[in-house]
Amino acid sequence: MRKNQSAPALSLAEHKAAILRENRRVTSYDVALVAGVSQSAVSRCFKPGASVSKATYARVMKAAAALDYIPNAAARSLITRRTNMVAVVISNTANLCYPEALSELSQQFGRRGKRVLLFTLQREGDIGAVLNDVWQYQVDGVVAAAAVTDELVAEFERRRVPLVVFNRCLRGQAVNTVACDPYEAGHMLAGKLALAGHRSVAIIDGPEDNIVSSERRRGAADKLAELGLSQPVVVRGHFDYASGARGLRDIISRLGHVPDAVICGSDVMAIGCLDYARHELGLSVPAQLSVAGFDAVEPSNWLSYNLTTLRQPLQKMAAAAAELLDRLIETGEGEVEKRMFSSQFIEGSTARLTALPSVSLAA
Amino acid sequence: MRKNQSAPALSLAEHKAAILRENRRVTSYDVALVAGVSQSAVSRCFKPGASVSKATYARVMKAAAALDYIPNAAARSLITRRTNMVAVVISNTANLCYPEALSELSQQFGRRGKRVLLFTLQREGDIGAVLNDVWQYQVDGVVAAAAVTDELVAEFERRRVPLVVFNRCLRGQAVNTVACDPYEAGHMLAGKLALAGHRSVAIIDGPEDNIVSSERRRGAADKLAELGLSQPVVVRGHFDYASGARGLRDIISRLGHVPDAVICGSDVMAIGCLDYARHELGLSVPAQLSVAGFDAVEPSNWLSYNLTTLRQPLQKMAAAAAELLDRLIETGEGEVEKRMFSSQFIEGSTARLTALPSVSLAA
DNA sequence: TTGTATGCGTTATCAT
DNA sequence: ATGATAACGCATACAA
Repeated sequence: MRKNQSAPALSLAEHKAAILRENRRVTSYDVALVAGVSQSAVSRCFKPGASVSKATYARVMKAAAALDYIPNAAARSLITRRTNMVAVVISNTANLCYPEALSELSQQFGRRGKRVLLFTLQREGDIGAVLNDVWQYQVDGVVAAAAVTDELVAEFERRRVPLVVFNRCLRGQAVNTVACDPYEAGHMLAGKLALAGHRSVAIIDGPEDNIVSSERRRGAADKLAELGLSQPVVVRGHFDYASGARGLRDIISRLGHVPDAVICGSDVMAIGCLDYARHELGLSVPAQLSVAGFDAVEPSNWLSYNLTTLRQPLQKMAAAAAELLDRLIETGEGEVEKRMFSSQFIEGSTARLTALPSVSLAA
Repeated sequence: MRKNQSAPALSLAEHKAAILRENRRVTSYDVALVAGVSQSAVSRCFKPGASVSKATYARVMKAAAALDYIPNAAARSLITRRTNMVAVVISNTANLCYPEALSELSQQFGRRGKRVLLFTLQREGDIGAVLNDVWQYQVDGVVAAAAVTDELVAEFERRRVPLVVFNRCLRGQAVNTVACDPYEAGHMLAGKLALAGHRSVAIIDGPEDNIVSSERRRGAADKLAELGLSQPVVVRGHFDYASGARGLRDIISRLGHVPDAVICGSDVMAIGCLDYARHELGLSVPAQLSVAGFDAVEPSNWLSYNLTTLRQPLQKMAAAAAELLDRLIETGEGEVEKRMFSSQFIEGSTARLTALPSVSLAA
């Protein structure tokens, strides 16, 4: 099988020279030759918990070190059917939480001996296209921080690739999920604002294809409806700072006046809205206008903002996603599991949360 | 070689059932069997620019689609010696630029048919440890956004793995580099501040092991020395918001008074410093204190800050890094190349940049 | 415990 | 243009 087995008693130096000359990689055969054992013995030495004698182990390791041998994960995966790679599919416009989530996922998987293969999306709708790449790489599992259609879920099942959908809860969809309920968050926030007497509430929504922001909007709108209040004006944003300013401008032009409160689909938009209100319109926040966001990204608690917002327990969520996917991979999955987290309300100081004396709470 | 070649005339449905039953993956052999061609023909159909007749191509593709066949990248890489994966090693504390750079790198490599395998570091010093993992995965190349010692550079050469060091320029080190000169940036910033008459200048440095911030500090300190000004007070920070506030506090306690200007090793620290000065100390910026940072991260140009800072052309840098690494991979490297970018000064409004009438410029 | 032999799924070489 | 066959580097069943 191997031509250079014709030289079984090569010295270490000769051997290294030969490898270099033939421009080969260092393989377990090379190590075996130098150590004077069989290739399978070498293989066993690199498999934790295999049965090898102390003596051979030592000789193999010495030879391996001398040759700079490292097992080839590609070859290994061919036979073990494990690549120890996990795909993370994420849209970079998602918003500021994206880096934090990604970093945490990377850490968590690292602890479990798996590495993250990154697939970034320009728009969430592109997910179908990148999945064709995902299959090729034979990843052990996928964390998708993007909306996954039912057809795509079916494809994951056909291919037997474990999937965890991150923070993109499609109600009623039978797929493993880790998420922070956006509907509930919107509902809660609208409730707090309504309770404080805000009547003219407007919403800056996120991108069209983003289910997180649209669920937040739905939750807020539903809560207002439940309370018998009028439906909010909704304008579209794109999760960025500029969208916050433009959103507020659009709202005012639609209403003809400044609203009581603006609910923004993300903190960055809330900050944009806030800055525009304060610095461009000269409004006093929260006296003349309440502004609130979602996510509790880092800048939201900077002294200049101290934003009223809802914190997603991103670290816990990432840990849960990693743990869940890891289990699916190791045990060959079982029931569909959904781990829902709740947002934590951060009071901040950009929204008035108590009723004004002069305002009657009865709608 | 294959047992189930004993049934050469299987129908499609039978075939799919057999694969499922035997719990095998769909391979090019399966497609060949269904399409009625040889396995090599199938392989060629998936290699762009191979010589296949229209007719066989069509039959193969039809069979492949029917079987949900996707080539196995691990098996392919075994023989082509290409994984089409690139490792990106990055420390997550690096600062806010990290997500932007990572996202851009991912996009750039994606366009070149390569995917990013992510290796995150807790501290930059951990790079040696993760590299042992990197070798296993047989990545085609590495982008390291961390300081790489000479020994590690040597190991890259021994293993013939192309390396591009990103934004971590070790002077005189013979390694491919894409970076924005931090020394020059510090030098420039200190010059501008000195020109405006700032005399008591302090610096909030970055983490101990971060060469970017220390070079910025060196550049600034050297410039002050060149101008015959007294050396700056230097305190340590960790690139985070809290470090900015703590840094300013430390500076004031060391000096016994508020300095004329604070140069912060990163924008986030500058923002922390700024907020602390304005909101906690009640200082007027830039009238009583000038604050400047580096990087021009997104929040730096928010209306509440409008920070005086230096922009790194991160997108161009990421594009350059991807292009350089790609070339090293494709052509089997050549000369060591260093692509240095310059920072662009962003005037902002947090530093006074013109001399006060009452201050003499002669030191 | 150790070695032999085989297969993982592909690409590449060489005839035809 | 197509098909047979030999690698690629490793893990594993089995025999010893």
